[in-house]
Amino acid sequence: MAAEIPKQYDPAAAQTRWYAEWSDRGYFDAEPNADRPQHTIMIPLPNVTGALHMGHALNGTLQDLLTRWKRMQGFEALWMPGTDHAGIATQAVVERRMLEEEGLTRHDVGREALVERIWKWKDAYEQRILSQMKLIGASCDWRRTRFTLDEMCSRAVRRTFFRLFDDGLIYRGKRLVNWDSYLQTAVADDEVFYEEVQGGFWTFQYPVVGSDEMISFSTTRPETMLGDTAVCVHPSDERYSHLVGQSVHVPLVDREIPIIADALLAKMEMGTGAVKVTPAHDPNDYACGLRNDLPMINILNSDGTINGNGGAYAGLDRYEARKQVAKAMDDLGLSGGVEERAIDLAHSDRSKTPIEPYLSDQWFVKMDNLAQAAIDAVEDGRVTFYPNRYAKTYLDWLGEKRDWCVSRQLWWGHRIPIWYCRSCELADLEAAFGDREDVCWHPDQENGGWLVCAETDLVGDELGESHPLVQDEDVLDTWFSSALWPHSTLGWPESTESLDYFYPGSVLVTSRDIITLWVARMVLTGLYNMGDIPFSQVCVHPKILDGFGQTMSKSKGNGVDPMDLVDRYGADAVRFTIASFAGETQDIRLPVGYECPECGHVIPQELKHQQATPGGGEKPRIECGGCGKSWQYTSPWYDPDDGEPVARMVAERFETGRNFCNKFWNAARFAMLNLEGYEPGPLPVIELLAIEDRWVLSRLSRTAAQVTSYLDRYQFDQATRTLRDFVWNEFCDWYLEMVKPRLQSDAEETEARATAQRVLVGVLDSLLRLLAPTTPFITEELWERLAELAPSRGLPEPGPVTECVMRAAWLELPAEWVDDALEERFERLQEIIVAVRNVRSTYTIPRSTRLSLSVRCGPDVAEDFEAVSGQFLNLSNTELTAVGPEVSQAAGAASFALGGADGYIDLEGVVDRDAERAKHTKELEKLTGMIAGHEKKLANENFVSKAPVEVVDGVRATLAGLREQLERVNDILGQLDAG
RNA sequence: GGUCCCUUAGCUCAGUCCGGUUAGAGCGCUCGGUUCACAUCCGAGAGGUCACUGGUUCAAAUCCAGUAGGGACCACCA
Repeated sequence: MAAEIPKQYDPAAAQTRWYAEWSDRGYFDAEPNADRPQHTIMIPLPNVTGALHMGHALNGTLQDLLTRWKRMQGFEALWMPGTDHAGIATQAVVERRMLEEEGLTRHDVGREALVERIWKWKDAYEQRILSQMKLIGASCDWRRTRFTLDEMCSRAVRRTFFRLFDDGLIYRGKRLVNWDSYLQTAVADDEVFYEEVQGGFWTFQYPVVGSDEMISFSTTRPETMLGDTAVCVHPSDERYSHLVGQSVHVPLVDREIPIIADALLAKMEMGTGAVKVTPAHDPNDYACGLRNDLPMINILNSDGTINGNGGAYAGLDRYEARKQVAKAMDDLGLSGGVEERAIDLAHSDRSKTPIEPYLSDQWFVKMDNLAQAAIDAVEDGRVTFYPNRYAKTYLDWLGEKRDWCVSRQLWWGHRIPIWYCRSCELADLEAAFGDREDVCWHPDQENGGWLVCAETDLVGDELGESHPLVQDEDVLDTWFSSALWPHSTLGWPESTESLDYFYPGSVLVTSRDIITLWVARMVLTGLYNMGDIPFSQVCVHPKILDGFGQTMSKSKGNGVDPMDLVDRYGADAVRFTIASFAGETQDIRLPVGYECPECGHVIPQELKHQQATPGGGEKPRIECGGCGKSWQYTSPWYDPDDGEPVARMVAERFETGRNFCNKFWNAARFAMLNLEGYEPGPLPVIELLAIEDRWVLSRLSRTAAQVTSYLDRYQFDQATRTLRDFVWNEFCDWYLEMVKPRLQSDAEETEARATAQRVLVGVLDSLLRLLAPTTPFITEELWERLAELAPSRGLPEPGPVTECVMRAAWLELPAEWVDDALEERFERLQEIIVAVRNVRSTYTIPRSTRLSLSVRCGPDVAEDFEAVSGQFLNLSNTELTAVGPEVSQAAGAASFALGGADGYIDLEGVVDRDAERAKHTKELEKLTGMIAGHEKKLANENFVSKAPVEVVDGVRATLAGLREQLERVNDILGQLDAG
């Protein structure tokens, strides 16, 4: 029974219970259904590298909100879940742990064993990630959960690669890549970060052949001299023009190399104006090498040691070689010294070790036509971005049409389905594979023989023992498989019912940093494989920053665990707050603090708290500004010691959501405590309803329409704000207060009570529906309780309701319920009530003291006030004693002037005349100023002639109102002086 | 270097696209409240040269240009 409704909502219990309930009933599942339109969202697949963070919580909340909303609107709504194998990241994490815990490298354990270990890691983290999503209420169709390395996704990867290869869109090329010699893999440009390190800046000389002259140049990497193939100067540099075309001698490797002129590489004003050229180990030199047809000498092994081309230095680590090369040059008298410098050095984001530019064999996808198709899709509006400006990011990036390097020197990932056959002839291939559609081949331009691509693994001896087939060692870029996500998860390349029904999807919800890497590539592969876009809208949401405006990241130590927040504030509160963050422009600052375990004081986080690490010694502590004691605290860098009290992280912004949930819970509780005898039935015609009923229905109708329209445009912040304002400031603060007398009236007023109950139940039911997508647990809990008291309900007509609010229909109310004129009348009533409360507050008159109010106003307004005189008593314990044009101020009254009415409250003996006079004088000054402003405006001929008529009329009307108000204030002051 | 975003109350943010009331909210702050839904609450209040400088306009927080500060993405960094 309703009386048992607790005063506080218990999030944990509701979350556990309802999540299981929905799931058991199959409410999350989506199936092709010809009777309904589909709505499809593909999750931006989290990496299996670790647990979810705030960004995921935001991203997930928005997708869940949309999915639940669309379900209620009658769509067959699919939210497709899954995770990404995240090649480099995951392999790096597992390798690092293996090294730390067992001292083993991947070469010690071998490919198979390493991959097996990574699978175990994946299983553990995938579970963790999925269960975290469930804790925030994610209503994914879990039966369809996919992983980029699973059977279904792998098949799509194979087919795509095969098609691209067959179409001649995949080629093998030498490229200078960012080489991570620790992980021994190429690293994408976007996986590189720059960090200043101290290093040397050497100056050396090369002797010009057949002359006494020397050419000086500088370098930060002396060891690359071993691979120099030219010295370059600017063509118009007169210092060197006589030398161009001659050669210099590279001493340590005994090589003669030309002196060339290249305006793009050499800059006269930099250093000596001459620069060494190492095409195999520097991006600019590489470009220069191509332009000038220079040899490219690779001097490095993949582990960062010097290779055979380094002569005497072969086998040395590059840093050791650097020292020795510098010393050798010095010994030869060819060194001009070294200076210490801070050097901005490229580092691998994954291993945090320095990057070497390295010439290696890679696989590429030609982007030309593929990119153009993806550009067209956005330019012609088949795919639209919210907010629209992000289309530019997408178009600019695709416009470069840079070929996509898809190979990675890793073991964790989709192995490249290419087999090399060095020795066989075309006839051998035709004999073995001529009847197979899943095998194709192109000549290997570079090394001779053939490149064979196959959709299913070749065993190696299919061409006979004399022609072994050897598979490429590398795996594909992670983004290759995630690019296929929207169609691979639905079964492509099979033609499945799901694919047919759910593709193309509806909206992709993501943050801006992967618009290029992921969004663009999904569009591109969707068009290539499916001949259609993967989704028609892209919703780009903000990023969550810490309290100092920095992006959150593990390395900064400023992450916030969303699960801590769910524990503390409840999933609904977290969802509601997060949704209220998600606007179109700003990133979100999330200042956090640590709660003192003793006094409860919240200690604001400072930068030093993020960075403090134990470093093997004492664990860092935080000092409480309240009680002065210090504590260990929540930190990514250490686990607090057993038994130590911990200052736990709190984020006060989430109290907004928690307080809202509590408020709504209690509003519903109040409603349900007052439903005794509720009978469903149609409402009287709207004109016969009480003013507060008409008003609340007008406001509700407006609110519902606004929320729908905001969600349509992905303006989650506006939608939640609108809901909060209506629930708190209108439904609770005014409607519930006004309806109390009718609900609690005695027996002879059953009619009034019955109507009040019907409106109340209708509004509550409506709010449950409107809030269900955002705060699913609390609304479900209340929906169930309401069903016991009011099984038949709803607006505009009552009827039986669904078992769960999750399955209820989204709210749509008659537009004609919105009544501007009535809302305006109601506002006047509110103003008077506020003014009376103000007087009460000014004179600290207790609520229990009844006041007498007389109002001087026009006859039409008077009629309104008389009709609601009961509400003056109800809302402010004030009796409306006189109302109309003839009312005048009694002596010793507190008074106030509103637009259309003056109020007088008899306070003989209490009122402070000086205070009253001061208040009204201040008011008078303000009004005088405003009137002067408006008069000036109207006196300006330009304004009157050029501004639109309605604006001018508006100013005139306002001025008239202000003058009237001024007159009232003057009256009041006059009477104060007279009395 | 290119592109984009931000700068409004002590804090976190709306409002800017589409110029036109007295620029709003939440938190915090001050004052007052044990009203039978809610102290995670109720009532009242204080608090803002809308970053700066110019321009356009009858009119600028809003449009334009520039400056300063913060952030993101892309490119580059012998």
